[in-house]
Formats: sequence, structure tokens, C-alpha cells
Amino acid sequence: MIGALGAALALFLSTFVNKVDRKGRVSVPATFRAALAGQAFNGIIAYRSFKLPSIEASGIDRMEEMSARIDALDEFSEDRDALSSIFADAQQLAFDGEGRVVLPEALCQHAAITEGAAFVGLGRTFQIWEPQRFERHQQELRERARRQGTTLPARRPERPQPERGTP
Amino acid sequence: MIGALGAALALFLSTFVNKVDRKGRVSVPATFRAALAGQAFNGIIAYRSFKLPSIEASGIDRMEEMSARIDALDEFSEDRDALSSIFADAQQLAFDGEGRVVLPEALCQHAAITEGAAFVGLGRTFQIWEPQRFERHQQELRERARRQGTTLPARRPERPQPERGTP
DNA sequence: TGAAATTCCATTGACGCCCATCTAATCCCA
DNA sequence: TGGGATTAGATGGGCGTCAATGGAATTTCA
Repeated sequence: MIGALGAALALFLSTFVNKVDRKGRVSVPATFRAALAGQAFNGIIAYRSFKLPSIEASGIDRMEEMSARIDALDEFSEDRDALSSIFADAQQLAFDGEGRVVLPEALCQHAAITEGAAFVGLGRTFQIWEPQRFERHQQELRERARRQGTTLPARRPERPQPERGTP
Repeated sequence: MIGALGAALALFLSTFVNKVDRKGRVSVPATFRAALAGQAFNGIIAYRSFKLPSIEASGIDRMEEMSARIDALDEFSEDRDALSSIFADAQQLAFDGEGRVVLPEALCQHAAITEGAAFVGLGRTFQIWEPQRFERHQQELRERARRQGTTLPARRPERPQPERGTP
């Protein structure tokens, strides 16, 4: 099943733009729902991004994992306080029968979302953007990547490749 | 079996030019499909090249590996953000019964693909080009190689790659 | 009881799935 | 060795299904 497959890793890929209706509802892309299938909470967790005018989101599993990681930090460290505040801000958005969620006012405002919402896969998490803003943001990132030559950290081959002589 | 063979190594070789029909479908070369057989997702992952007017593609395995590697980076680091953007741009293109995929508008536009698509094997990954553009690109590469006497830098996995100065 | 939120139902349009044809290699046998 | 048969890959088109969407109906809470 797709569900079992997705549950194994929950990889969010690609970007989908869906409409927000007048009630604030928006469909979560089917592939994202599939990736979330089988988690303890049937919906998504959403909170305002620190650095960006966007909404950060993931499944509940990721949240629990984050909780554990934060717990490992120093009790009174600044990082810990900052990160903990994520939980205060986070909202559980349940799916309706059609796989939609209602985007709360506070989140929409932070991301300037009105008519449309771009669901942006980032691997283990995803973001929700106002489509045009994301377009710009995306271009900036690409620009930077091209300039800096940001590439994937060199893949270190496990097995030492035999010397590859000149052909 | 071919499948087992392909799964073990997943090597993409050679170049194939196929037609894009009016529905945007194009056959992925059979040998490429064979190389992808047995992966978790029955299709290809495609995203716009940063530097070239072409489409970068691979199997989902490579993506999962990338996800794992990026996950190892700091949760809120800049690099992580930049790299994650690849996931945003990546699209899962599933095979139909005949081994074709639909090339989405955004990708076609980036690569200027209309009627034909050249599948270019690059070993662990492959690219998809507009055939004539690839022809030119190919010539340029050869030209430059001849002039500069470019040789393959023997990629020695063990030795950490020397600092790559800004061009 | 009114407003808001949740559930249910209907529409539509894209995409996945199936079959039919065509082409090009390969094979077989006279 | 040449021609016909066979198979696999590539290509084209039709149709059913499901995801996305919009609105109505029903429930919940103040």
C-alpha cells in the first residue's frame, strides 16, 4: 500500500498550489496525505516560521521527535526556550472527510495567505506559502544556489571505487 | 533478473531521444526503467537543473538518501534551507503501464521541451534535454575538452576534495 | 437561538489505466 | 544469406476514477 510505503519514511516532495475557499479550507495534496497516513493524529501540525513569512508543517510524528530532541538540550539554555515556543505556537489541523484543513487566521496572516496556498515539500517537513511569495523566495534560493554552487554534500561512496583509468 | 541487477547499481548510460505526445507523455528508455526497477517509487524524480536548461532526474532512492544526509544538518541552518529547496522543486513522475511519464509544464518550460526529449545517462543520474539543445551542449563540451585537454579528475573518494575556490 | 464550525453531498476536470497500432530490432528457416 | 515471423519497445487515443473544489445540510457552542 501507499500508506505503508509513505509511513516508512514520510518524504514530502514537490510543490502544489491549492485554493483556499471562503471558509478558510484548503486541500492538503493527496501525496502529502499519503505520506502522513498511519500517524497518530489524522491531520497536520502547523506553526509560524521563525525566519520566513510562511507556515511550517509536518505530521505529529515529527513533532514528537522534535520534542525528544529539545528535551536533550540544557534545561535553561536559550535554544531550548526558543525551540520550546514552537509548541506553544503549533496548531493541530485535522483533515475533514475530503482531506482538507482549515488554516487558522493567525497562520494565514503571518504568511499573507488569502486565496491560494502553496504546499512546499521539503523532505521530512513541508511549508505553506502564499503562492506568489513562494515563487519569489524560490527564485532567490535558486539564484543563491547557482552563485554559491551550493551542492549536495559530497556523497561518500561506501565501497572504495576502483581506480578509474583514463578511457 | 534484470530488476535485481538494476537495483544493485542503477546505472544510466547512453542517450535516447523519444517523442513527447500531445498529452505531455514521453517514454522513459527501457534500459533506464530497468535500472530503476525495484525502487520504492515506480517512476522517476525530476527537477530543474540549477545551471543548465535541462531537467535533472533520478530514482527515489537517491532522494531518500539526500533527505537523510540533509537531515543530519542543523535544524535551522542556512545550508539546510537551501538544499531542502531541491525537494520543493522535485516532482514525482510515475510510470504508466507503458513506462511513460508526463512531463509537467514547469519542467518542459525550463528545458524548452516541446516535441522531443533526450534522455541522457550520467551514471547514477540522468538528464532530460530538448534534443537540439543537447546536441549543441554536447558539442560545446567536446570542444572545450579538446581545447583544454580536460581529463577526468580521478575522483578519489577517500581524499577530502580540496577547497573549491570561487570561479 | 444565532453564529461558527464540522460533516455531507454534487460537480468537474485532470490523471491513471487500458487497449490498439506501429516500428525496429532479432530470430528462424528455407 | 535473404525473406518472413516474432518480440519488445515506442506511440496514440479513449475512458473511468479520484482528487480538488464549492455549496448545502447539520451540529456545536456561546
